Amino acid sequence: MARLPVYLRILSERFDLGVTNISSEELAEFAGLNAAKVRKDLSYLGSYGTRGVGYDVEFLVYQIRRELGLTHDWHVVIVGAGNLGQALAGYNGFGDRGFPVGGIVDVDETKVGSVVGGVRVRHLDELPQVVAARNISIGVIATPGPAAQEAADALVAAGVTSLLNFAPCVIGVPHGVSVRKVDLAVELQILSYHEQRRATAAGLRAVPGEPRRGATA
Amino acid sequence: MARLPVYLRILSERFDLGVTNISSEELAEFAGLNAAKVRKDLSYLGSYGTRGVGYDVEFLVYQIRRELGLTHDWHVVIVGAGNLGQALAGYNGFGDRGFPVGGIVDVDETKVGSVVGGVRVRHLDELPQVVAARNISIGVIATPGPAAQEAADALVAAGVTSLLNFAPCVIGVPHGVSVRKVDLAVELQILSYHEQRRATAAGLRAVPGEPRRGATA
DNA sequence: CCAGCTTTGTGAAAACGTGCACGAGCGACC
DNA sequence: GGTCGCTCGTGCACGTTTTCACAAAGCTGG
Repeated sequence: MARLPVYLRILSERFDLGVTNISSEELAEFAGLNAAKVRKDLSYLGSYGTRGVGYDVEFLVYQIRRELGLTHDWHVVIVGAGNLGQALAGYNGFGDRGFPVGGIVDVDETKVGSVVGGVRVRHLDELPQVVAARNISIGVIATPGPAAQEAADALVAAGVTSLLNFAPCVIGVPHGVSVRKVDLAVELQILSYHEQRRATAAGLRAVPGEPRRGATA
Repeated sequence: MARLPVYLRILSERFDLGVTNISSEELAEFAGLNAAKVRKDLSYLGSYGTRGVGYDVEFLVYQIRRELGLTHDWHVVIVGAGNLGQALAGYNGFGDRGFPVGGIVDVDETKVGSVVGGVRVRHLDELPQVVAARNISIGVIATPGPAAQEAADALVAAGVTSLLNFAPCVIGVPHGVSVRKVDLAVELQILSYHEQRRATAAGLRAVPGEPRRGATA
């Protein structure tokens, strides 16, 4: 379930605050969900709650981490040392949550050799060595759209089996490789849609922004 | 529908390549979806296809842009000029797709005044002026988790009605305000889950990475 | 003008996710 | 030891989304 990471974050937070026990209702409150849904999700892990009491926070954290495969760190490799790649490499949120950057590669010779986020940029051709060195199985694609498929192919060829794709395009991968896609422009466009609906529903009350045309997409 | 932006990107790409007509099957192929789903989504906009032929790419682009409210640019304001905020401000992908950065604010006095991505960082207290200056209705939260709720409150108070939240926590907003959440760590944890399943399914073939514990979450 | 091929648009069915409601089990208190 | 109150686990029903299947409609070529 895609909600387990959310529970994990909340539970870890509670644990650090000294909370030892939590009810499904409380957890639902923090996660912004329905209590029944929380219980159903957690029952998937097994029956680890105590009726009349709730769930033991520490034990639940352990179980979720186990289910998610977070009992050890997963090094990741970033392909693309542009604006986004550099930001991701410098973003401590990754390493702090168990996903240290194990390498970053680019095809641009002017970027190769520079150091971002404490990691030296290496050439895409060295990807197999980078991946092998730390037994990396998760790759992050932070290239421009047109280069994304090439990056994916290189990652798969190097043995990476999970991809996080920030490029604004769909990439094809062999069966058995997992891909998740994060497209920031799509998120903004969905918000724009809501704004649009609000504006028309309210009957054209204001003209937001300048009415000039955007770029191609 | 949340898939319209995806169609829009594909169609724009095709249009730039000189393609004037596209079938639902072709579009489904590019989007990685079912052809019937594509047709149903598009029929929601109205009956703009031609039976036996397909859809006119240019007209469809126009209709989707209209539906999504992308007939003009939407300026966005970024709250938080840390690693992520700076990266987003410098990321051209926003402006190119119709969402130029209209302002960036932070509470850190040492950051106020600096220029990132061509925009000067201003203090959070000036948010109402920043928002009013460009009629901004979309805000991006790029703060650490604990500051996210405060950032959201400030944005809502300033009149922003759509939020894109990168902080790893759930934020509460008044009714009528849209929120979308992007949590990079969650995405990685879901990939980790798939890796975990792969590893156990294959019967413990290898021990990836070092078995040391990660941080709190 | 007609026959045949292609592709849309859409009803109907299946699959999925969500929420309610209630029995089952556990702790607390007397 | 018994009763009471609380909370989990889960069967069932509901609404939504996805998929299938097919009739309607348009282009093409003769």
